[in-house]
Amino acid sequence: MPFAYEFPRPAVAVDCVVFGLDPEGLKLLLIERAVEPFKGSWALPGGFVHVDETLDQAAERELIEEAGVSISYLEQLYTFGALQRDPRERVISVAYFALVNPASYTPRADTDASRAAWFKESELPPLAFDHAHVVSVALERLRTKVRYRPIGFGLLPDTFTLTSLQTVYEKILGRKLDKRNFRKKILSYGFVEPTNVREQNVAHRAAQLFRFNRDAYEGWASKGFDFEV
Amino acid sequence: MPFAYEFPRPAVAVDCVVFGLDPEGLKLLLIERAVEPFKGSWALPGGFVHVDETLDQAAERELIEEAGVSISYLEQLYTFGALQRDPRERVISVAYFALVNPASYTPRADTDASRAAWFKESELPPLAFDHAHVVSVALERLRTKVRYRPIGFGLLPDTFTLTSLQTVYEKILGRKLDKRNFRKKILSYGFVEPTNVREQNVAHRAAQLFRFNRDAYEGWASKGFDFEV
DNA sequence: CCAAAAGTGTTAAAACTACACCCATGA
DNA sequence: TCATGGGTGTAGTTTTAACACTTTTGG
Repeated sequence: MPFAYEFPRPAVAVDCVVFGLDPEGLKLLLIERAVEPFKGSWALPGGFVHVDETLDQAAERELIEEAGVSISYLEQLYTFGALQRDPRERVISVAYFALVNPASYTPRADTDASRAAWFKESELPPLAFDHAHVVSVALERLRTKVRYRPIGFGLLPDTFTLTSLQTVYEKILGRKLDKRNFRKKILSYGFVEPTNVREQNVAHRAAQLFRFNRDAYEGWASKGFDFEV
Repeated sequence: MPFAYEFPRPAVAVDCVVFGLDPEGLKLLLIERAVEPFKGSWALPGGFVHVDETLDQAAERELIEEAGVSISYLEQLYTFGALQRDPRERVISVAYFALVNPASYTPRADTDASRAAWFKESELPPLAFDHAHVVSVALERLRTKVRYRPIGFGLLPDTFTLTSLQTVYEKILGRKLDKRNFRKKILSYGFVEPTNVREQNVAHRAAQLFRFNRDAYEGWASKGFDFEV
């Protein structure tokens, strides 16, 4: 035990709530724990923060190591500090909120260390630690934030149809939106731009593909305009 | 050094950004540091988290110990984890965001340990550590959140006039609001209720005093309505 | 009676909501 | 030629924004 301090210290971990979207709906990425405590339970990907890495770096590292997914959006969610949230000892967990797009959707194949899988948001298994609580905070953040920040694009490929964008919002918000009103509003902002490419190989009229222009959004938002779905 | 661990651990601190309002405008509560590092500099009230207290408890304890103020609103802000934010060693800081109302405005008199004082938000002295950055995150949160959550009341006494409430919003948002529109909107929500008491000893027509009914707000908000100034 | 802030309605513009049909494509 | 989703406009309603005068009170 070579690392000694004058006062006892909590351990610091990061845990990541990773959202993805597939034809079935909104999904969460979970890891099956290979070690105690909660061995065999499903849990959020995460682990202890190294003393020489930032919190963001720790979150990214754990996502790569444990889940093998790459992330299109990452933000800090909340820091959970209840005394008994880990049965071993005091662990403070900085939770992150992440979105992956379909191209990065496939988690790394099972390894000795961990098994990763996607679960429907409405059909989660029992979770280790206080992770069910962390997930509920993340879902609330997703549903709140998606309405006034353009993060929905993080769940889509680089180019997408307006209908697929609308579906993102419908799955997250849990209600139907009006197609004409949705398109009018999104296009009125000016940062969702048509490419001149259309869908391929669809059994119906091929839709225009669009792209989210982040620079255009930043400029527009910095003038004090508000995005709202 | 009796507390030893297998791997090195960061220290964990809390720091509190405390907002108050007086006739001069929006103020922040700062502490003059009595010890190194940054001895003599102004800093946010805060300190290390004890291993047997939650993060919220640590924030409240530090506010009482260091500043002697009592708080009307407290929420976690963000966790700062840059590697060099403390020159001594790796310290992760969980920042809190707090509001005090005028009755709790007077910080404890100077002590050997610390000196507390209010500073205008626009005229802050140089701050220790990364506290200037923490303050800027807190100000952004205040300005964003005040528009869609009824936290402005945390800066007022239990009963207040509508004009003083409007002033809260004007000071925070930095722009004038229309008196008639403001009053119509606030009263339409139904959770800002008239008391049957009026101001006393004012050199003009005495205004009706109102009260924020938290239960009424909760019920209303749980039906999916949105507060917005 | 003066100064100072309280209190109160209307109108025009903008934003939002609801709603239905024709079009292009591949099977 | 059929099934499937793509794409488009308008009208009624609601919400917001702009705006000025009378009232009450204490000094």
